This record gives sequence, C-alpha cells and structure tokens, in this order.
Amino acid sequence: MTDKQEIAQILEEMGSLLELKGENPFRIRAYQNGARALLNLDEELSKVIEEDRLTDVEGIGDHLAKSITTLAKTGRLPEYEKLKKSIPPILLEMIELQGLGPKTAKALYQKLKIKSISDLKKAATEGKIAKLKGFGAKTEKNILKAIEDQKTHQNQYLWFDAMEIAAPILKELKELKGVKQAEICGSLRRKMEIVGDLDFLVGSDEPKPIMDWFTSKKRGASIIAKGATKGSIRLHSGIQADLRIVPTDQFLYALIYFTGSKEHNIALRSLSLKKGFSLSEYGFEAKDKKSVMPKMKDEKGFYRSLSLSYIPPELRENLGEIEAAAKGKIPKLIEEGDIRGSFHNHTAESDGRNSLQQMIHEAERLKWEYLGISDHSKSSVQAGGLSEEKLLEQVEIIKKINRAKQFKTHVFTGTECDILPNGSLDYSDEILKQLDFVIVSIHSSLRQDEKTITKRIIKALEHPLTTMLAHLTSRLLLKRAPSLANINKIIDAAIANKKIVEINGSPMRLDMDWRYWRKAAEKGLLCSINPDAHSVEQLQFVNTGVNIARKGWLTKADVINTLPLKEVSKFLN
DNA sequence: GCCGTTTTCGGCCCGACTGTTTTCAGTCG
Repeated sequence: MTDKQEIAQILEEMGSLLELKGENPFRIRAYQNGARALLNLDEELSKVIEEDRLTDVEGIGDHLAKSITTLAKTGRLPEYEKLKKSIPPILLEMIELQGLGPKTAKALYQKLKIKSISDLKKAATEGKIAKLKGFGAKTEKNILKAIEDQKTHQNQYLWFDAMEIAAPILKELKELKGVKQAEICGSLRRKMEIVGDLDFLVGSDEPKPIMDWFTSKKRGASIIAKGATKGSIRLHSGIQADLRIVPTDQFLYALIYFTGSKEHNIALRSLSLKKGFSLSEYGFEAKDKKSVMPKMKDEKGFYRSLSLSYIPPELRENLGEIEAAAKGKIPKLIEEGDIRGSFHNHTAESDGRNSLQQMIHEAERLKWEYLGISDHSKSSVQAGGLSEEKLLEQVEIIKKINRAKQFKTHVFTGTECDILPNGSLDYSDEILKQLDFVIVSIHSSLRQDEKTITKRIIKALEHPLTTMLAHLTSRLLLKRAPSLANINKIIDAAIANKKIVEINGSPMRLDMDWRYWRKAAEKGLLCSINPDAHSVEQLQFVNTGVNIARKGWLTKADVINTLPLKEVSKFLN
C-alpha cells in the first residue's frame, strides 16, 4: 500500500478510535497531525521510506514512521486491527453525525444497544433517547436531523461553487447597517480547491440585528446555532454558513484567526509566545508587563509585529510559509492581472458551446493578447474530436482571421491531442507540425496501472512536437479519483524535455495539484494556466487557475501565459 | 504520540454555543 491517502485515512481512523477509547487528547491529535503531514508530503512516499526519512517530516515521529512503513510494506497494521476490533463499528459511524461526539455515541451504544444508524433512527423516532438521563427531546430531534442531513449533504463543495454562494452574502453583509468590516474567512479565503462550509466575519459594535438578519428564515433552510456573536445556518443549497461578529477593534485578530489554517495559527501562536505574547482571536497579551506590542492596522502590520513579511492567505497552510516569511523570502505571487492570454480552449467544432468567432470576441473583451484554440483530437469521439481535414480547415480559418486583423487578440492554432493508450499521439507528425502548439492529454484508459500510465505520459512528453501536458491526473474533484500517474516522475520528464505542464483552471480539475507546484517550479518546471473553456463564460476559469498557482507559490515568471504576445510567439517557435 | 533557544519530561489553544442542567459537560471550529 503506497497510496498516501489510504494510509492517511487509516491514521485518521486510528485517531477517532482512540478518541472513542477516551485516550489522551494529544495522542489523538498526534494521529490526526500525522495523517495530515502524510497528505501534504510532496514526495513519493516509497522513496521517503526507502531513504529512511519519514521522521524528518514534521508531525511524524518514531512510532508513526514505523506504522506508516508497516502499512506501506505489508498493507496491514496489527496495532490498527487490534484497536479496530476493540471498538464497535457503529461508534465510528455515529461520531460522523453533526453534534454527536464520542461521549454521546458511547452512551447511546451502551444504554440502548444501538448497532446501526437505522437502530439509532428507530430509537429516536420512538422517543427512547429523550428518556435517557442527560438527554432530552431536543437532542433526540437533533439526532434525527443529523441523520437526514448526512444523507443529503456530502459537506464538500468546489471552491468555485461555494464562492458563487458566498459572494452575494458578503455583499449584503457589507451593506447592513452597523457593519464596519466584513470578510470571507476560512478555507474559502485560502482558496482551497474544496471547502466544507462558508465562514463570514463581521466587525461591528451592535451585533444583534446582524445576527438576526443572518439567521432569518428566508436566508437559511435551518438554523444550526444562534448566539450573540456566533451563528451557524444551513443554506438551501445544503452548505453550512457560519457568522462570527466581533468588536471592530478586534476585527484584525479575528480575521487572522478565522482565516487559518488551524496549523498556521498554531505556528503563529507558538512564535508569539517566544516573543512573550499570548495570541488569541482577540489579540496579543503580554506575559510580562514590560513588553509592548506595536500598534498595527492591517494584516501586513500584524505579520510585521512578529518579524515576518506578509503571508497571503493562500499560503497559510503551515507548509513552510512561516519560515520563508521570517527570512523575507515570501515570493511575489502571480496575480489575475498578469495573465495575457491562454491556451487550451474549445469551440463548438468539438465539444464547446460557442463558435470560434465568439470565443475570440470574448478574449478580446477580456483584453487578452492571444487565445489558443485546442479542440479535441479524432479519438475523443465522445467530445466530437476533429478529423485531420476538419482540423486543417480550422487552421486555415484562424490564419485568415489573423491576417485580416479581424480581432485585436491574436489566435494561436492548436489541438488538445489525445495520448493514446500506448503513449503515441492521435495525429501524425505531419498534421501536428502545422499547428502553433500541441497540448497532449489523456481521455481514455484512465485506470491503467502506475507504471503503464506514467510511461504513457512520459512518452508523449518526449515527443518533439509536444508543447504542454494538460490535466495531468484526469481527476474530477468530488467525482473521479486521479489516475495512478506518478506525478514526480512526470514533473522530472517534463523538465528534462523542456515541456510545459498545465494548471487546468476548470473548478473541478485544478490539475496539476497545487501541493506539487512549489517544488516543481524550483526545479525549473514551467506552467501554463489554462481555463479549458468550453464556452465564452468559462474563459474566466483562468482565474480559478491563478488561485491554485498562488497556493503553489508560483510567480509571474513561472507562468508562460503572462508573457506578452511577441515573447510567447518566440517561445512557441 | 510529537517535540525541543523553557530540550528527553512535560507540555500540547481555547472560547462560543447547546442542551440539560441549576453549574456544567459535550461538541465544534
């Protein structure tokens, strides 16, 4: 078992099992931290194990290193199996329910002999739970609600979808009377590709009407919690939204605190403790009377007070940003305005919705200097892949449009050429030669084993006419798992062959994953941020791609489509 | 179970809300 995710999941589960046993909470957290450390590992696990470097990873000590190694080598872990046997499986299921923790789950199991979620539902429906000591009618009702909620909501949402829901709420919040400051926080602000809920923070000295507005009937499908300064609702779309209201003079600290990540905050707190201050969501508190914290007015000032350069929200994952900021080495991240065009866009000739002209027109409106057209190749029958004749016809049309200077935006001719199962390309060299650029990608035989699919992609990267690789793993977030392709080997092959790797900006792809980019770019990998647009509206997906590039520490210099037209043309020749 | 400029033992974040209590335990973020 070399899949990090599988092993991390087992460690995570061990944490939950220990929690049900009533273990030391810090031991539980050690397992959770270990699982997270494993997920964030940007190297191949088997390599780290082979070189005996697991304990170098922060959060993994001797014990966890041994457990991970055993799991990787044998696929089993006796300690885990023993632990699992000692806990009835229903307890694990129960703590997945909102509002139900280990103590409650155990009590229900012991007193009512609950063996399944349907037992639990039955007991609640029959009013048996309310009769237990320490329980009441409300708890019973909440349990039934939690069972329903779990069925209907997966509690995971694409960043783009969540933002579309959050943005108008933020706008309304800002317009409310008494709201001095308002901001989106949490993983949404950190631009994580998947978020679990929406976090809003408001600075105000009269919270009551704001909380009333937030929790009003028309807004939420249901109210999860409502206090004076903290409230949670479930929106009609199923996503949970939290609001926290703080006094205006505490807004800055709360903004830092609720933006997170949790791990980033813990690192900040321990750093400030070293400087003699205890940090919380309400501010700094001097341990001795002598220390005086400098006044600060914004996040830049906040980080400066800890002798750190400013850390943009996207980087706040405790993956090296604190160390970098201490040395003044936070890079100037790429911005939306740096983008001057894009490749990988489709027209109605294959599976796009809009015509070539409509696409160029929109690119012109966006003030792009260039637009690459890359319809599917002939093997992608399901996507209306172009025959050789059709493709060459399109090339002629584009050339004519360019010559006539019909648009201010220059159009590059290209293709999204299938990498066939054996690694060869879907068009002959003779055809590919006539294009300005060639994107290669996989759309079939996605479930090949690691060796085969990695070799297949590398072969395509070695093809002299290949320009860039699109959606490296073919993953569809929340829908389809990534292929088994070995990402690090592909990064190395792309660098060796001077090929570009795409960040696919489609909100459900965002592939290659941001966790690999920092190191890959350091090694010299060049990126293209592409919208993979299938309609004029989707050209804006390039911005979702920029978000991910920022999370991957990329600068303007790492991204090919920040170059002006002249230089890009030179690069493609 | 992890970690170490308070360093191999003893810390490890803590405040808000809910529901059931009548002063607080459990859950969550």
